[in-house]
Amino acid sequence: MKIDPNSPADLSVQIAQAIKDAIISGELIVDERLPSEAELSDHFQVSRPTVREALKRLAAQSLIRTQRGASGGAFVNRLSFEDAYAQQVTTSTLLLSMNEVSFDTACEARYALERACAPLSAARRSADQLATMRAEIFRQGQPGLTDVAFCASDVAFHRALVDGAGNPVLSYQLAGAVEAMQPLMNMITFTARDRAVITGLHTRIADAIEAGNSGAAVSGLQDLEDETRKLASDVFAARSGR
Amino acid sequence: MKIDPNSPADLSVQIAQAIKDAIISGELIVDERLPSEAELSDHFQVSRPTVREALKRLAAQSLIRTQRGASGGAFVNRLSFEDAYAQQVTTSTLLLSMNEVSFDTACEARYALERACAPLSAARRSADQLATMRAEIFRQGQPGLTDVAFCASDVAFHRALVDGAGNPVLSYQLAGAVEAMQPLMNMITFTARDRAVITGLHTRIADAIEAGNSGAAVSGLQDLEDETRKLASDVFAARSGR
DNA sequence: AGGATCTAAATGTCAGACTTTTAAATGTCA
DNA sequence: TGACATTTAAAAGTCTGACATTTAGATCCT
Repeated sequence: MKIDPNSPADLSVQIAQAIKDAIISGELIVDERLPSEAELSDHFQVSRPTVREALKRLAAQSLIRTQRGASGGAFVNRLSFEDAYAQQVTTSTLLLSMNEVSFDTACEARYALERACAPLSAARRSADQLATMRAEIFRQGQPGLTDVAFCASDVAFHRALVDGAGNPVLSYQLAGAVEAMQPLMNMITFTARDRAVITGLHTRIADAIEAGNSGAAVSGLQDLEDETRKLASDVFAARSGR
Repeated sequence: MKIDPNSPADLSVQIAQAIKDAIISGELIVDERLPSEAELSDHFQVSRPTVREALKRLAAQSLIRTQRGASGGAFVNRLSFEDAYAQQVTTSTLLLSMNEVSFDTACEARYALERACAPLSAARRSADQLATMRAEIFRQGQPGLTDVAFCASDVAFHRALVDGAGNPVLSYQLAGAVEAMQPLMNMITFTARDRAVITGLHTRIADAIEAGNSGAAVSGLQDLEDETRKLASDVFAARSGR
C-alpha cells in the first residue's frame, strides 16, 4: 500500500483508493483488522485527520466498519447482500431522479428484468413466497388503500416474485431496480378500475407461478407492463393537457 | 436539516444522512452549492473536521463534489450513469468475491438478465453495436490470445449486446453484473475447442440479433449459458480432483 | 481596455489535546 | 477457586486552532 505524495489528487482520496485496492486484490481479507489510525498516519506520512477522512470514504461504501475501544479499529467488512442492496437502491433512485430517465425507459427495464426471473421463480418459488404474493394481492383489493400504499404493496408483490427465483444475485440486482421505480410509480393515481385490472394481472401471474407455467408468467408480466405504461401515459397526458 | 445530538450514532454519520436526505428529497438540487464547511459546522454545532468527515462520506458515493478556491465548496453532484455504473461494478465484484457466491448462481443471474435484453437488442441495436459484436467475435478467433484477453473480449461482446437494447437503465444494471463476473470467469482456462464452441455461439447470437430474431437470440444465450456452466463444472471438478 | 497582480474565501492538511467507548487485565470477595 | 467489580490502556470520536493551497474576482497599472 503506497501513495504518491506528488500526485495532484487529494491525499485522502489516494489513501482510500490504496486501501480499497488492497481489499479488492485480497491483500486484506474479510474481518482483518486494519492498522490503527495512528499507524496508518505514520505509514502514509500524513496526519490522523487525513487518514480518518480516507477511512470515512471507505465506511460510506460499507467496505470497512469501525469499532471503538480497546482492540477496536477498522475492520474489512464482509459486504452483505443487504448492504449491497441498500446501496443499489440509493444509487438507482438518485440516478432516476437526477437524469430525467423517462417513465417508459425505467418501466421497460424493470419488466424486462422481471420477465428474466419469472421462469426461475415458476420453477423454484417456495410456498412462503407464493403466500406473500397472494397476501399482497389481497391487500391490493382492500378498499380505502391509498395510492402510495397500493404502490408499496405492488413492490412487495414483485419482490416476492423476484425472490422466488432463489438466486440472491438476481434478487440483489432486481430489487434495486424495482424499488428505485417506486417514486416514479407514486406519481400515478389509480382508479378503482385500474386497480382491478392490475390485481387481476397479479393473480394471473401468481397462478402461473404456482402452476410452474413460466410462459404464462412471462406473458402476464408483459401485459402488466403494457397496462402500466398505458396508465402512465394517460396520467402524463392528462397532466400536460391541463 | 437537523441532527439529534443525543443520538448514539456518530455525529458525522448523522450529518451525512441529513444532507443525503436533503438531496434525495429534492431540498437540495443538482449543482446547488452546499453551505461552506464553516457554516455547516456552525449550523450543526460541531467542529469542522466532523463536518468534513461527513462530506467525505457523501463524496465517496458521488453525491457531492468539492471544489477548492474562492467560490468553491461542495456541490450536489448529478449522478452520471458512468458513476453509478462504476459503483455498481465495485459493489457487485466485492459481493461476489466475499460471499462465496457459486459460479453457477452468478452465471445463472447473468444469463437470465442478458436474455431479458436480447429481444430489445434484436429490435433496436445500431449498426455500430452490431459491428462491435462482430469485431469481438473476430478477436476471439485469433490464435495466441490469452485466457484473460479472451474473457475481456467476451465481456465486450456482451456489453455491446446489452447496450444494443438502447435502454441506459438496463445497460447500467447489466453491465455491472457482467463485469463483476469477470474475475470468476478468469479462473477458467479455455482449450482451443472450447473457444471454437463459444465463438460459434457468439456468431449465432450476433446473427440472430442482426436478423431481428429475438427467439433465436434467446436460445443462443441459453445454449451459451449451458456451455459456460458445463465448462466451469469441468474445470472445478478437475481442480478438486487433484 | 487589457493584462498582471493582489486579495479573500474556501477547501486541504497538519498538530496536539481531550473525550468516550470498550475489552482485557487486575483485584476482591464469597 | 470462581464469579463479580474495578482499573487500565488502547483506540476511535471530537475539538481547537493554525497554516497551506487553490481559485475567482477585484484592483491596479500600463
